[in-house]
Amino acid sequence: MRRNFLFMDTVINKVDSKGRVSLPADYRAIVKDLSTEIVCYRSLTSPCIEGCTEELLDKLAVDIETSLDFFSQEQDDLTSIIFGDARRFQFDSTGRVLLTEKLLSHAEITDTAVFVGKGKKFQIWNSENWKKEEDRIRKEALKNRPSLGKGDK
Amino acid sequence: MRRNFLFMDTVINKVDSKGRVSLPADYRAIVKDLSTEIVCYRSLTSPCIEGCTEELLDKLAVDIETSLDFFSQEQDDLTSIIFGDARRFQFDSTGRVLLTEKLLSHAEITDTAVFVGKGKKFQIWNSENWKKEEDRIRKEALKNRPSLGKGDK
DNA sequence: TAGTATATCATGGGATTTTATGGTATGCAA
DNA sequence: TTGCATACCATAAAATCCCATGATATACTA
Repeated sequence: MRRNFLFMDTVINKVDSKGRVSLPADYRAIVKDLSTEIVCYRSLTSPCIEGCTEELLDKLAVDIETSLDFFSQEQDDLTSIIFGDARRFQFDSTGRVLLTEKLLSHAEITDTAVFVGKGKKFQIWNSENWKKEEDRIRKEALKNRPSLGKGDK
Repeated sequence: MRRNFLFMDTVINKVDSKGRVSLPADYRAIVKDLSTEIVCYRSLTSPCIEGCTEELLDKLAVDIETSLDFFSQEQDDLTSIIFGDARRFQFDSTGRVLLTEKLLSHAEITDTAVFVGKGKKFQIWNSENWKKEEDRIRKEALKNRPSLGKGDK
């Protein structure tokens, strides 16, 4: 099994005229042991792209399968929203992926992409949006200390 | 066994005058290791076509068998409605399947088909209907964040 | 320590392959 | 024969691969 399995750091890369972006080398290293692809989808709540390994989605698929009924409306909706939007992105020998118009426009990305590590997943932002978001998060954190809702495990 | 066994993404393809549609390349890649065919049937609950591998139907058959009484009315109905409707669809060397009138009219598809990945299966929609459905689902999801009944890890 | 070689990385551009899709030809059964 | 399913070929657009370059970081050495 892989030791380091956390997407970290914030990296700014260019999106070229074809829509290609280099995946940060660190991110690639995480994935490379298993495959040469990542999964991306539009964030439900923010104007950004979310990315993760297929492994993570696999796990999610199993969770959904085991916790919801095959014919239930919930299973139906949940699978549409997750798998209907997600897509595999193979990265080439130079480490680039070709993002789709759908994803880019959702995140308002034109020529610059900001990769933000989030542990098991990462996000891709337009740089102005990310600046605002980062500000917001840090202010929030100062006001109310984050909590993991412990007490339970 | 195959690693990537999840139907994902939403892709729009044309249905030609003969009723032929290209199965998205990604979908083909999933199936191709095993065979060159998929199984399709009319959705029980929505105006769309559902598709999957035969493997999944196999599993479903087992599930039905074990969770419902052999002589029950439910088992009877369920098996009729699914296996009575399902059919194998071979795809040709260019990756196209020929959908039947029964399926197309159930989904109100004429010249455009929207493939929606749903993990272990996928759906095929008429584009206006899908747009409405997607809207509904995303609104719903924003209101009540989907949950898998976590609390555990 | 300063200077040089080496490796890695991001990025541009062109060549190649894949994919979707239209059309035509062939085989088969009502 | 006619209608329908299957197989085959052709093409344009899009995705992918491959090579080249400049920049940056790392290691090596005098």
